Amino acid sequence: MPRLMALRGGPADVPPIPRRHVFDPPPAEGILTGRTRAVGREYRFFASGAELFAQDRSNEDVFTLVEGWVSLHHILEDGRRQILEFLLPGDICGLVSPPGGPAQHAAEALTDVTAVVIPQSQFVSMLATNADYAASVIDRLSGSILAAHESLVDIGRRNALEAVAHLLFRLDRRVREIGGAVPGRTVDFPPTQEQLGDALGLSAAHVCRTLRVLRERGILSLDRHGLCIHDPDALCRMLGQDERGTGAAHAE
Amino acid sequence: MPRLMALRGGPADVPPIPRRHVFDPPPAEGILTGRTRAVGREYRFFASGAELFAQDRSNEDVFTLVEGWVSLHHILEDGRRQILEFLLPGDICGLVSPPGGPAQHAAEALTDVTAVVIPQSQFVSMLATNADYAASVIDRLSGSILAAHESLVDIGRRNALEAVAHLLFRLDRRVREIGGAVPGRTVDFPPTQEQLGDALGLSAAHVCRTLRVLRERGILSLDRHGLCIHDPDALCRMLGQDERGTGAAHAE
DNA sequence: CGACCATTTGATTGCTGTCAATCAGGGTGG
DNA sequence: CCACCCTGATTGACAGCAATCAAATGGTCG
Repeated sequence: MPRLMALRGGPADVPPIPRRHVFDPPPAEGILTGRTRAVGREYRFFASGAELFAQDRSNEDVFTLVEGWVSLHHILEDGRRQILEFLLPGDICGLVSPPGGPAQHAAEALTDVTAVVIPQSQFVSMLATNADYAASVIDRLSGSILAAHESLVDIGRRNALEAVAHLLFRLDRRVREIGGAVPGRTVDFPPTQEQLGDALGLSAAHVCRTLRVLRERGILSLDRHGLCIHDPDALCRMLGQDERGTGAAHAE
Repeated sequence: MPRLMALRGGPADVPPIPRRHVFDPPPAEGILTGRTRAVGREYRFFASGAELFAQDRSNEDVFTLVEGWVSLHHILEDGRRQILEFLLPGDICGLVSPPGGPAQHAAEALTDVTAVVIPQSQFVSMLATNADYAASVIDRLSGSILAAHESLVDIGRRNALEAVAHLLFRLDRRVREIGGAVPGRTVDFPPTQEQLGDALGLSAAHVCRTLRVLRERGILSLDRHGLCIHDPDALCRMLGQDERGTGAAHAE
């Protein structure tokens, strides 16, 4: 039986092992174009900027990301936006909403996205008949809770410099977990500064100023080519807590 | 089979039906003192201020609250504290942590607390053998995610007045769901202003200033005797989103 | 080339934190 | 019963971080 509550990061001395078999491992790349079907599963394609599902509208599907980045966000009536979570391949969304009721948040593709789509009703049946699925889903939800809690600390009790540093640290770690990239190597990083700000309760202007500081200190570089963390130790030191070991733990 | 993903609040036109049978309904009040055992379950008592489990230390137990308030919080090295969630009877904690690894947050009793305690290992076995438990746990976790997301919006994109109003609104609703209290009636409200501030990323001083505004507007009263929302509509209007119907939906 | 988006930067405003002092209520011990 | 103390609430003065507004830059795409 799968380990319960596996962490996205895991303890410092244990190499993180992402749990991603909610619905089979992602298929080999390149064979998916547009919308296809395989083994009774529907793969759906979303262009960058498209919505997987909308806020305040009913959503009947559960999505498992295969490729690309997605943002979960909530928008207030006056336009203020809060990004609740960045989703990467293996993550699921569409589950935490009242079935039949309006979704509390929207899911938007930040890049071109491929996802496995399953009706919520079918999802529920699978939970009832397959304990392994249930444990896997509980893993995923626990991961979402931990991510949300980290964001709460970032937004509520860290200043802009610490918050941006921590968010980039977390996202870099997750991307490398999934892609198996080498620490210190540049990773693909689609979010704009405005999206980073929306995730941290900051303005895009201040995210820009904050990134400048991080660059000037030689800690990282971030541009359209990607994110590269040059000095993970210095970055961790400004987080106000222990995060060591997760940055360089899984070298080749 | 239980409904999946039942919301704590539920849609506006559906009376909220709290899902609380993760581990049986709470027993009748008054029969629990100190530590007892019943039907193979351990009920444990915590005095106000005691920790159910500590941050950065291993925790092997899952707690289901029977009576009292608990805060989940994360503390940074320099003492800054972020309350991640207020837990009420029926809520579970101790689940979202790496088994064997250090807990990412602490759980502290805000009042005298009674909880059902179950080892994580036993919890996992129950998930594997009982689909109903799994669905119930998924419900609970979904509720925690929604609560965290609401807090993210409060802290990230609302000002102090809106954030305090929304937090009090949510907590009042939850308390009344559990206790079946009448809308407009004063409910017991243990959190201090400092704890409210720690939940919203605000200082206690500013929470105090904010509460004064809410009181001066005749929207609510809050003191050691409890919380009473006099004007739910006015309160909702300052939230920047649709929350109507949940305030007066379940009259006697 | 022109439009557009994202980034960058500066000047100013303002919300909220910090610090400090005071007040109020409850509990304890004499 | 009262003095004392401790916690939490309250209020004011001041400082600071980040928002807002605005303008300029640069890269991409049609």
